[in-house]
Amino acid sequence: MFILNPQSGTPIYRQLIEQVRRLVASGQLAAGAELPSVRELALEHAVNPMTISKAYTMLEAEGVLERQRGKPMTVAARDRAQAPRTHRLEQLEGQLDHLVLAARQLELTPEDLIKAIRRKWSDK
Amino acid sequence: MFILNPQSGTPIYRQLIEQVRRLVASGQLAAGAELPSVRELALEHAVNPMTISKAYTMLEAEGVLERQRGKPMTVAARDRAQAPRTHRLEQLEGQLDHLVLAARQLELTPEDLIKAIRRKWSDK
Amino acid sequence: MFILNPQSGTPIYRQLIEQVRRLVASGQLAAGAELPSVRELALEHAVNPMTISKAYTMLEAEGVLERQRGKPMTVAARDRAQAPRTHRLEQLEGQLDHLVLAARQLELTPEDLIKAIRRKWSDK
Amino acid sequence: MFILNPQSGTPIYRQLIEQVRRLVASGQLAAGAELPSVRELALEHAVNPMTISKAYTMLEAEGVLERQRGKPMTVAARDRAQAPRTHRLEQLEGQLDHLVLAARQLELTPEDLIKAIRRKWSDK
DNA sequence: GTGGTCTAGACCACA
DNA sequence: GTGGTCTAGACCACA
Repeated sequence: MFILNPQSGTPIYRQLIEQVRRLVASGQLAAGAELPSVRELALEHAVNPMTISKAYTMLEAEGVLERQRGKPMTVAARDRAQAPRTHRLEQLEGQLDHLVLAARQLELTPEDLIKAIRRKWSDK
Repeated sequence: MFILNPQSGTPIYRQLIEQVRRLVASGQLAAGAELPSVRELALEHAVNPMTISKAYTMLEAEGVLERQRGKPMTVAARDRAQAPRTHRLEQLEGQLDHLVLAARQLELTPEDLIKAIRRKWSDK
Repeated sequence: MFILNPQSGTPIYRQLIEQVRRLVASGQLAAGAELPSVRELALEHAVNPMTISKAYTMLEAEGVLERQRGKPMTVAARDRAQAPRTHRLEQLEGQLDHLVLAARQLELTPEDLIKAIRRKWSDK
Repeated sequence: MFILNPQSGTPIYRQLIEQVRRLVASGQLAAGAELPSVRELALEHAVNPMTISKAYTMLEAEGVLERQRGKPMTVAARDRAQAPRTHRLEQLEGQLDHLVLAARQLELTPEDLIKAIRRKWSDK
């Protein structure tokens, strides 16, 4: 369900947060949907439970998830439907800015980027 | 010459390393070219000299820069010309992987990304 | 575990780097072995933590050590076993070249060196 | 006459000092012998004259060389003959200590070192 | 508990 | 003028 990579530069809890946010924004995790338990996820990805727990807690504080005693965490009701396309794109702003800066400094063209993106998209 | 943002999540010295690497790979910093002195850069960006120094030291260890005592650091000879396009693109692999994963999870299309990239490219 | 001498011409962090490299090459520090924490080493040798940290960081960049956040640094997996004798000897090339040059200029004989080495070896 | 390597870790002026000291100790540079001029050496090794000059000045302070106005520097009279073997060996103490420590940490044997030395000796 | 980043500032080595 | 090393100390991020 989630792709967590402890080697990657970005902290594990942050990877998890981002992914939940995105799946919720896209509606793949609909309002009310249940998330895997802390323990489950921790085991599956061989990660410290505290790391998962931290991500869940922050997502709760953010209003993305809801916690009900004794039950699994669920996607909060307020995020009921798929967010509009432009709003979803905004989540990539930072990444895109960084990418374009890097590509320019490498003297690549927009077409280089576009080809690379198409390739990667069809690959997976 | 360099764009350093202390606010951005990534450490300053790492931003500098990345940018030097890219300018060298693209040939904008040619072999033998002198880099600004540690103090100069530190002043210009209101950053501690050690932060700049750390970046330079790591770039030397990596073989991108060369140190001659008492003189400014220079671009190492082995990186003489512009690296081939594919090699330059490789430096963006990680970023591109991450971007595509994020876009998929947001249920965006490749076209959404491409439009965004073209827009950002012409903006700056 | 390590012998650090602040008086010796060579910088402390460099002494540490060399020793770790050698203990790893010889297998005395096996793959996965944990290194003492930065603070521990710093205290033990009455040195600033940043000095130790610098060495660890460079050893990580070099691929000798691995960092897992929140945990002690470990010997990287790729250096799993004792390096072959010839490869270990290569680490002394520079020193040996220098020694032989010096001895020749002093008009000493190889036998002078050999006697001195045997003596020092049994001494310690 | 001298072997100066700007890439080597050790500073150039120090390399020069060591070599002069050794050639004097061995008698290859006898009392009264003239040294090449600063300018000459600097040109020959493509080195800053100040670097050579610094070495000469320190050797003078040390009493190894003598400076006479308008004439080339000469080997001081007090070092008239070849120093006794043990005294010459002492100049290698530091190097030998370091070598033996390194070899031990690499789990090499004295025989490994000795073979390597014999090989290097006959090579050049 | 682990290590990382950064600052301010001293002092050194080299050319 | 160049860069290198080290300290003392603050604050952060992660597990």
